[in-house]
Amino acid sequence: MAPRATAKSAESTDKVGVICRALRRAIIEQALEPGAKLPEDSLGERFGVSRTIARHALGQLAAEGLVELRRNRIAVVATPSWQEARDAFDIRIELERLVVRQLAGKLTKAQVAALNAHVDAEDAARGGADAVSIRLATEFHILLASMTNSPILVRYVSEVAYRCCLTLSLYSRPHSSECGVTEHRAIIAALVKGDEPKVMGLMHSHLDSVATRALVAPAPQRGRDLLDILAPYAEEDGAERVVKMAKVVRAR
Amino acid sequence: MAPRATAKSAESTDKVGVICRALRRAIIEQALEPGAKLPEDSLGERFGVSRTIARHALGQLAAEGLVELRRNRIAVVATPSWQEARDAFDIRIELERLVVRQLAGKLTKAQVAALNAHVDAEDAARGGADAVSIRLATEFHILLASMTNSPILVRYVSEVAYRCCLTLSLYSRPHSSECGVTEHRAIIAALVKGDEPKVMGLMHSHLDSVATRALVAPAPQRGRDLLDILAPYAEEDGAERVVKMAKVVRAR
DNA sequence: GCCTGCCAAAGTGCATGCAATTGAGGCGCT
DNA sequence: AGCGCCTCAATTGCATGCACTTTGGCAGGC
Repeated sequence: MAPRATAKSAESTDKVGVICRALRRAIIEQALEPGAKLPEDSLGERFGVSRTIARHALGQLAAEGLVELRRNRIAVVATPSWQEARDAFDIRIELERLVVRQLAGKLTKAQVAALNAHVDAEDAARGGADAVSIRLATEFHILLASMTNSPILVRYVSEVAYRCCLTLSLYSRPHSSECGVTEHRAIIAALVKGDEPKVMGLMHSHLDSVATRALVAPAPQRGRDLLDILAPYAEEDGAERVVKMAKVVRAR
Repeated sequence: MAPRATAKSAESTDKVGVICRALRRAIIEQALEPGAKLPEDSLGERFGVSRTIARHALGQLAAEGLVELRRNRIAVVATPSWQEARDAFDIRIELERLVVRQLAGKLTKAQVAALNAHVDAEDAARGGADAVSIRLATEFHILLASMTNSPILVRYVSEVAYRCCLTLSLYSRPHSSECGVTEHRAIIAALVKGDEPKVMGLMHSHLDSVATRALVAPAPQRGRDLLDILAPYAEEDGAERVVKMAKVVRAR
């Protein structure tokens, strides 16, 4: 089912897609912090491809706003300003309200099950690594968006969610990002009940609280070596897509 | 003066950016219809660059949803399904409501002047080529978005506006796309007055009417030779860019 | 006459090579 | 010691080359 016939724009080119996904995950899990350098050769070497491909991947990620490309300079993970972060959250709120509006009362049993399974995974991950919690929380929203069957909406929600996630690295204090498993469950419940205004309100306040909890203070961190960081992301592991990830918790 | 401070993500790489802009314009003016083939060599030859660059540009445009990239196949201008078109308009409505909400009552005199000037241009173009009218109408919305000074919002509105423009080629009949100069003027007026609810309503109904006027019937057209079509777009011509227009502005 | 299978031409996927630019460290001058 | 210049390694920008895939046309068989 749901054969995502929609060829994921450029991404299907495989090698490029692999690198994009890996980097996205590394960024979302805050293994790559904002400002981290991404030299083309290192990337190529790490993923076993030529600079051409690494370069292309960086181009894609730059188009998504996850990395910054300055001419003749090494690419770096994007460092959104505080204002940009705020803007991103504003846009995200509108988009996700659109998502739940389209979804309210229209979820199939299978979809509800998938959502619950995902939240269960989030719950299970609470003891484990912070990075995993954050990733799962973000992926919950993407999973939700993917249920609208609107590729464009999925793309935009994903992008903006990643960007928001990126800002968490910058402006949020370590453990303040408990993206409320409870709130996710409440949203699912309201969606099932089909109470459109309520679910829109819930989503709004959920994201708003995440935003305000997150956007408090700068928390500078420097670090480490790119190659080491990327090691665990180098091979395209089993966790195919968001939907599947729900079941693999992979705490560490 | 050259250094366009806004490092437009990947686009600033010049050569790639030139091709992207040219193709976007060709698409928006319906010189390149949905489904038109875009072979890397022809593109490279036409713009005087190697396939590598043309390829990279196609990647960027694919990320924006303007072209479709199938593995080992010639890239083509995207052909959104009717449903995708509808989705795009829905998203666009939400985003542009956000724009005017942020802008209501906050426009500077210079900004208002710029908007009026643009609408005047739209008016003047009504006698001329259809393509120009369509482009100007779209650029009005982008100009508006650029006044929010939120790069992310600008990017998304631009993208989705281009996509909507693309669907007009497919599903709209020849002259049904008079994007209402009158409506644009009304929006400006309401923005100046600062009547937030009203301007949001205006924008909503404006876009909604464009959408319903547009999404009626398929209008197949086939066509011509790529190289001929692209000829007038090959050189980065005088008609500056939307982004430049925004420069007059500055709020927040 | 129409369908089928094969082959050349066209086009993409990717790596490599070379020129140009950057930035960092060393050296001399004050 | 501090400051500026200069040189060189690191890195990007881009083109070209080769292998592989698709395409479309042609020939031969049904």
